[in-house]
Amino acid sequence: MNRTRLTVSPSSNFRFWRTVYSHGWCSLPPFQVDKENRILSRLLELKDGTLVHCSVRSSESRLHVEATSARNLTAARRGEIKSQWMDCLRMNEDLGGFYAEARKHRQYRWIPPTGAGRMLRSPTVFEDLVKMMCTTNCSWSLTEAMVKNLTGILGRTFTGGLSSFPTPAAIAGVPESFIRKNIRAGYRSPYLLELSERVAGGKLDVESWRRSSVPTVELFNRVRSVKGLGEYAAGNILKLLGRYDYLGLDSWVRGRYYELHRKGRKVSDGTIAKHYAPYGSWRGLFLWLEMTRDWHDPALPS
DNA sequence: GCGTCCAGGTCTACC
DNA sequence: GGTAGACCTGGACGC
Repeated sequence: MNRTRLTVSPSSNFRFWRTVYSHGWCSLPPFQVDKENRILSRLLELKDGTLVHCSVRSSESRLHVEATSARNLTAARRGEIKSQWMDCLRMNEDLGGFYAEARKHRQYRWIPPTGAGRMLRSPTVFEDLVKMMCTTNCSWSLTEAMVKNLTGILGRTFTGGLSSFPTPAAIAGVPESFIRKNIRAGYRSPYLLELSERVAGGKLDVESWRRSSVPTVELFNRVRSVKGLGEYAAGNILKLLGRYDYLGLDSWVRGRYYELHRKGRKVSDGTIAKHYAPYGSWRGLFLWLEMTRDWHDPALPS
């Protein structure tokens, strides 16, 4: 095994642990989280197929990546490892405009000092799409089971029983019945298969969506064109693409909103939409941070 | 252990 | 454009 240690210097308002715990992604394989020692780890697959296990932690305003691979970690590979982590942790995303907007509203002035706002994402858009599909219409424990099965059964294996997230070709290479029976994806199986086949066959370039400059509504429609990704899923995928115009409401978020704003009384989605409309293109992020405010205790170091 | 009910988004057919 | 029903799984519950 070849080991190396890489150091990344993020921007001043970057908060490692708040990004790791921004939503549930850190607990879905191949991500693994060590809460006690504040370490995020996962298996990365580089463009040339090299598998690299990484453990990331933060100290003295820097990120330290411990990388292990069966192949030699050349300068090019080390560069790609850094680049993938910067992308996952949204380190190049400028939230200055968001924090400026937050300071204008008394109820959101708590946000800028916490450094909250960056949402952890996967190395690839494809992985985010598959995982988001696995969050629809089921409990979180079932989402975890489906993603664990996908990774463990269709991913590439590494030492220590670790597996990578499966490629589009790996999922496209098995029949729908296999996904139903072994991944336990149920009626989502044909949707997972169709997405994987389109991406693997080059008919759908989802990776370009992170760099796309098309209007958000058009990007939303492109995500919605994937069968199995409806209003909720597409809205939340957009957040992982750096667009925050959609709310991405699910039953948990609705419940939190009812508690926080209506003393538990139900209201329509339209009412929720009206509430956040004044916050313009940042409304989806304001909504999410407001619903998860108790996840971000300002007293904690980040 | 078994059967029943329910929660959880999306799609499709129908009005 | 709005709505009802089907899709599938796991968990809770009663027996």
